[in-house]
Amino acid sequence: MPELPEVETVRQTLRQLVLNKKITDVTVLWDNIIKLPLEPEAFRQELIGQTVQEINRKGKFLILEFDDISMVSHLRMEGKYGVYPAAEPMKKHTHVIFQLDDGTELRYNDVRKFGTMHIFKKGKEINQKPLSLLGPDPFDDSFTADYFYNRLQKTQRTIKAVLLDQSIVAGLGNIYVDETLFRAGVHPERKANLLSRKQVEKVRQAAIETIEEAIQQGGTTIRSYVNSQGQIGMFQQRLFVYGKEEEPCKYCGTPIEKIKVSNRGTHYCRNCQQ
DNA sequence: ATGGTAACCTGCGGGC
DNA sequence: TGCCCGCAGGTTACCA
Repeated sequence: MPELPEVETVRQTLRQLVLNKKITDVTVLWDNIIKLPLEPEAFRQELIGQTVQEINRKGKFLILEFDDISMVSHLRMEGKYGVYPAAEPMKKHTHVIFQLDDGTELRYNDVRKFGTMHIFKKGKEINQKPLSLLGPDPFDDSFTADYFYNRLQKTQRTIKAVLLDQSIVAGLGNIYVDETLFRAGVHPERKANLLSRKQVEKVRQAAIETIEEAIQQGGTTIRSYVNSQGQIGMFQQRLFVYGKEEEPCKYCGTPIEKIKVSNRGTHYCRNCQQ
């Protein structure tokens, strides 16, 4: 489900709900979500007694910072966090429960069970997988025109494949890649190394602008995304191509087309994007 | 180096 | 109504 803007919105809402609360117990109902430590019981023991100090984000990962440890959490397609009174009945797809010291519970819900959680000693998470594999976020100072152009020069993959590659720029997924390329006027199947310096800069600016605008709108809700307070996003009102196949392009009226690129459903305007 | 495919899972909508 | 297929906001492993 979530790409950078949705994860950022979750971060902001979740922060209000759990900051300074202490974990008194943890229940893991689906073991495969826990990646580190390998044993769910060890994961539980690491967390008991820890207080939430801060919640950060890098790319599509949430980073829950405790006293001595950090928990790195990826929501993949359908993961959601919510805070509920302990007495509230469990939903169907709740897989990890963090009991808090004020009588509430932080619950992780994930229909497809794709999400992941890793625990590291505090401060070590940034140098280890999975965070160590990430490139800069789009609005980071290090995502410069030179950096991006040089990375694109090194590959013959399509620009869509490159924008989906989290090691080059972190946080864009299928929706924001399609929207970015529309705004930049670049065809998703163009080879990255054949784009002009000017086009690369247009793509970079479009990525930054799209992601920042989407954060401001609280993310995009297509099917199921809600933040940690159960609210939907508003950016779907500003989509130009994603999910718009056969609808007229908002700029030129040409029907939006849907093709496969990099094995992902890809939406674009054949007139506006060359 | 890159592309295709399957895998990890569940649910939904369309076609028959 | 029921069944089968393809599809879904992600990522990784493996095989051409």
